[in-house]
Amino acid sequence: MTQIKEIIESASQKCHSTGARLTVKRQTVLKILLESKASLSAYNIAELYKNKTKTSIPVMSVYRILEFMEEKGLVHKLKLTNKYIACKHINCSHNHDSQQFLICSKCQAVKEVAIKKSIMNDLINDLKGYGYQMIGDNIELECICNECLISPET
Amino acid sequence: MTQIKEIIESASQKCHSTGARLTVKRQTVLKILLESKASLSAYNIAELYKNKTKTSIPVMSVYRILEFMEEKGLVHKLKLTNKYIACKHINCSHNHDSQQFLICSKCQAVKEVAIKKSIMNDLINDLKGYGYQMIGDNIELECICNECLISPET
DNA sequence: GGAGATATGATATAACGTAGCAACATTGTT
DNA sequence: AACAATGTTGCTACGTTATATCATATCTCC
Repeated sequence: MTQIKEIIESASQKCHSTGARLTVKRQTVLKILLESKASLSAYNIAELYKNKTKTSIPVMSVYRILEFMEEKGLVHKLKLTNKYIACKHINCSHNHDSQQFLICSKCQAVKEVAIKKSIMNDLINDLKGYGYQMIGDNIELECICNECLISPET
Repeated sequence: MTQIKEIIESASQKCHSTGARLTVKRQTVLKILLESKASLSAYNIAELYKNKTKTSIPVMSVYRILEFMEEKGLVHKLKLTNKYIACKHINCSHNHDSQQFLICSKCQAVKEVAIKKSIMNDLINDLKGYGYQMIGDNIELECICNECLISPET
């Protein structure tokens, strides 16, 4: 998949358009996230970075890079697991405000989806009765993916 | 509200019925959670415990006590915020498997609710198309409560 | 090539959480 | 009352996740 290159390029342009830079280190971190099936912690990323580039990166730098990329909409932080994923829509042009995340508790794979608008509306309406309003439409759901459901591996 | 006493009594009985004990320390931790409007971290609890009893408790003991009480269905752990709340149904007799949690991002207050069965079913069905299945019916939602919505305080 | 802004490194520290073993308390039995 | 068995708590060490701050390096633009 040379598709990753295209995504990086797209991400780079997105940054430039707001006066920011997608430096080599940032690109490398993004690449690591794009290549990973599972969501990764900052510490995971620092280790993979070392394996990949044979140079080490302080975890603090990884945090800063992740923070930067989250601001630019390139990555998502999953609060349920304290892990990060690359946004699946970096090279799409349309808006993706309303995203939900299906997180496999077993393999940490994450599916970024858009739950049916009608269901979301029903949900939001239901919550109104309780005196609470959702912030954004972002929901993280603890799931198991079909692969893990089938395979008996550890 | 002497209602807390009744809840503690109810919790104590629940433990006894399974051969476990709700010791004084466990009762104190439960009481702290019952008296708090906001959800609390284990470290929060350890500090409140010290204030309340003038004796300190190791955080590790708090973790163990919370783990014990979670097993007994007396408290819930919120994965979104790494905080704990007392279950709102300790002195109810009926089953409360399907609970959702509305968490105020500002004041950490938590509302434990049961989202309409029909909405949950719609949601579960929608997810099937993505190759992911929800684990349990427990959802944690990032919200803002009406109080915080109105008040301009920090 | 130098000023100013941006990015990264280094260090310290805090918050969150688990594991393992030792010490103490409670219960039930004799 | 003594004892063993079990359950509970304390203590120590360690690992993970995360933030803050100050110093250094790099880039951009004039």
